[in-house]
Amino acid sequence: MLDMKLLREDIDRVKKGVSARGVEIDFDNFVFLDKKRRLLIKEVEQLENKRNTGSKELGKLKQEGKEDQPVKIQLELKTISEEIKKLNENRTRVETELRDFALTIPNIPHRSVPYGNGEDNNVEIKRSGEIADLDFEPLDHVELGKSLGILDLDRAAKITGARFSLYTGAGARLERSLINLMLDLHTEHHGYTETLPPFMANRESFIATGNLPKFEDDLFKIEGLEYYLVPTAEVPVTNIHRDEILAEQELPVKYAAYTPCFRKEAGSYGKDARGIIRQHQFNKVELVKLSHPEESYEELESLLEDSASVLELLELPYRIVTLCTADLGFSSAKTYDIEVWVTSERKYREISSCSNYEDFQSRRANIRFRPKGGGKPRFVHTLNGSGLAVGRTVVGILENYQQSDGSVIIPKALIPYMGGIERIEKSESR
RNA sequence: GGAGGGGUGGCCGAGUGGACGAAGGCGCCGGUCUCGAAAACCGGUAGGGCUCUUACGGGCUCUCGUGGGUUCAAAUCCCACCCCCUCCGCCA
Repeated sequence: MLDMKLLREDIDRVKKGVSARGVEIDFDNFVFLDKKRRLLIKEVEQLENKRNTGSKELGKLKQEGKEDQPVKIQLELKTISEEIKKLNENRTRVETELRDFALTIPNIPHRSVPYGNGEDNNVEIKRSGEIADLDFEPLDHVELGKSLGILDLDRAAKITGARFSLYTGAGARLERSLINLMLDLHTEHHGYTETLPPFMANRESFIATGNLPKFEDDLFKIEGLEYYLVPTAEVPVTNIHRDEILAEQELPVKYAAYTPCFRKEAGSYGKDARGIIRQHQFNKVELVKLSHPEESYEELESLLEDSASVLELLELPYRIVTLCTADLGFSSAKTYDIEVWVTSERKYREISSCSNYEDFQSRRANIRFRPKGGGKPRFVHTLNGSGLAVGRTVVGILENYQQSDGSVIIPKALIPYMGGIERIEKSESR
């Protein structure tokens, strides 16, 4: 959520930021309601003041035992109280409406974000790793997974449905090894605290991160409860410190968390229908930071490095792009995507998204810190990035490390996690 | 699922109708003392909203889990909901 003060005092900046995203929002009603709100507050508080002082005097009179005057005053005060109640109902209505509106306004892009009206305007800032020069026709991860007997999408569809996956044998081991490697890397070398949060979260938590109220259609909701399956660990982990005031010395707070992620992928029918690129359930290791506002953009750069280091370690070719204004997520002020090379498609595909939300989420979540010398609490900046999406990492490994005989070599760094397995070879399919 | 207890400031904890935004302690900040620090002592220290002010800061108002109700007046009484704890039952 944006700062109400900003909306009031510099609405042009908000309008500019929103339109850079290619979003149309009508602010006229907001301006009107905001004025109305302040008028109502003034009115209510004047009456409250009258009631409070009167009430105090009345209390004194009663204690002094003067019973005759009080009755009249009492009646007067009662009338005031009733009026206050009526006005307050109005005020609540207006304030709710204002908040509901404010919750649907996206974040303002950071000034360093390139302007653009679509994916094509994203700016590549780095390319890394060697793309293998194959002297054979590469298979895609589905064919590889099937022939190696490690990925069974047909049976997953039987068990649950489309867009679910079933790993077996070395495939399941691969997925688990990657999770372990990522968590170890980030906790032991990058200073993140490992967390294992709930895989469902309540409505408030989702509002705090900006997933609700706007994106309900993307979430799996638990029937009969106001709980939703998490679409990313960002939701539960960012909410760890909701409604808390941290000490400045604690910043930055850094968490790494593994969770499965559940997404309806509404509106993406037919998109990436093949393979495990786009699933209703996938595993992800997520990095979350709560940062000092003045340091959040440095923190974003180091987050990006932490994230990319997984691909470095696995020796997978990747590139980094800065998302343009139109491609930015709702809550984000700036986002870098890391994309891994997918051999069969001959293109890079998103495997991590690293964002600075500034105080957009922390204002919703009410996460603050107290400045060192004392003084008013300030909102932290929140950041997060995948470190990495595990299923897509498997795609990257299978496709980039495939050999002409159909086997797949395991990246060196991963071998210890694979119990010494150096290569996945064809086996009898069941 | 059954029975009981409880949710108060950054934290712990007292407070059963008016002078309570709230004792006391811890923590934090400032000061005295010290070469310096610790200890001791003295003082300060909740958050939100509206508003005034160039600023320093001030005024009003709301907030004691959340939402309603009673009352001139609610942390305190009543109702509903949420959450936590203890015991019993069931269970990975």
